[in-house]
Amino acid sequence: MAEDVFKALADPTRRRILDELVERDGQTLFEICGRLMAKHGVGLSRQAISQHLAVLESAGLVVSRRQGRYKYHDLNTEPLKRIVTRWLGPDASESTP
Amino acid sequence: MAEDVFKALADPTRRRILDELVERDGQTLFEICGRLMAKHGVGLSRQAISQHLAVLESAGLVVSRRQGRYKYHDLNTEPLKRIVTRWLGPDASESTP
DNA sequence: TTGATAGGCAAGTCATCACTTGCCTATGGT
DNA sequence: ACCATAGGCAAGTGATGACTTGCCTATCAA
Repeated sequence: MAEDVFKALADPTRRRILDELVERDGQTLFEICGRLMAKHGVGLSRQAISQHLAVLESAGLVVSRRQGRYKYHDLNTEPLKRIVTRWLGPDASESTP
Repeated sequence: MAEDVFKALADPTRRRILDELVERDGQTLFEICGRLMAKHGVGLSRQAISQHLAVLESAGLVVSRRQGRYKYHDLNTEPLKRIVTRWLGPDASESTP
């Protein structure tokens, strides 16, 4: 849903998480926590970040793959491309290959 | 602020208002109320819409010009273009003239 | 000048959301 | 088998946000 995408993007911490994943894909929850704390001064609990990741995932902005006891998180920009065309027109989401 | 833009876009009614303005620029508050009601079945009070317009305006997504007792609202897509480049890259907001 | 139209201000309600705390499960190393 | 690591579940709290109601101001037409 586009609804979920907009709600997911409404929170600053979630946008920070997307920033983190754009810079380095496939991070675990603990890695994301560490980097948010170190680079952005975000002092939230592990659960807070976990819940944010859940919101991002159910919006389709993040895809996760489980491997052993680790869960890796990857960014998915497809939903982003779709929502912008709503007011900017179809040219607004093309990426030059 | 990008912060305000994302928060402004988080509400479904506000997105509907943008839809309305993209279709017909320069509407008054009462016009917007009427069209939201007629076309989208939005049954909100005048104040509710007025407050939404205030949010959109302080996010820079809507610009208003007063003329006599009327206040006309125009869409401004510039803030939209800026926020998308954050995760999609600079090509994502170009419009073909 | 009176009345109708277009809009604004302010307080109050109710729901949603972000975040925490405490406990539980599962995988891997030694 | 044990313990540390990686993550999940659920209830509770506090704050933010959407919406309403009531009243007030300003512009225009008769």
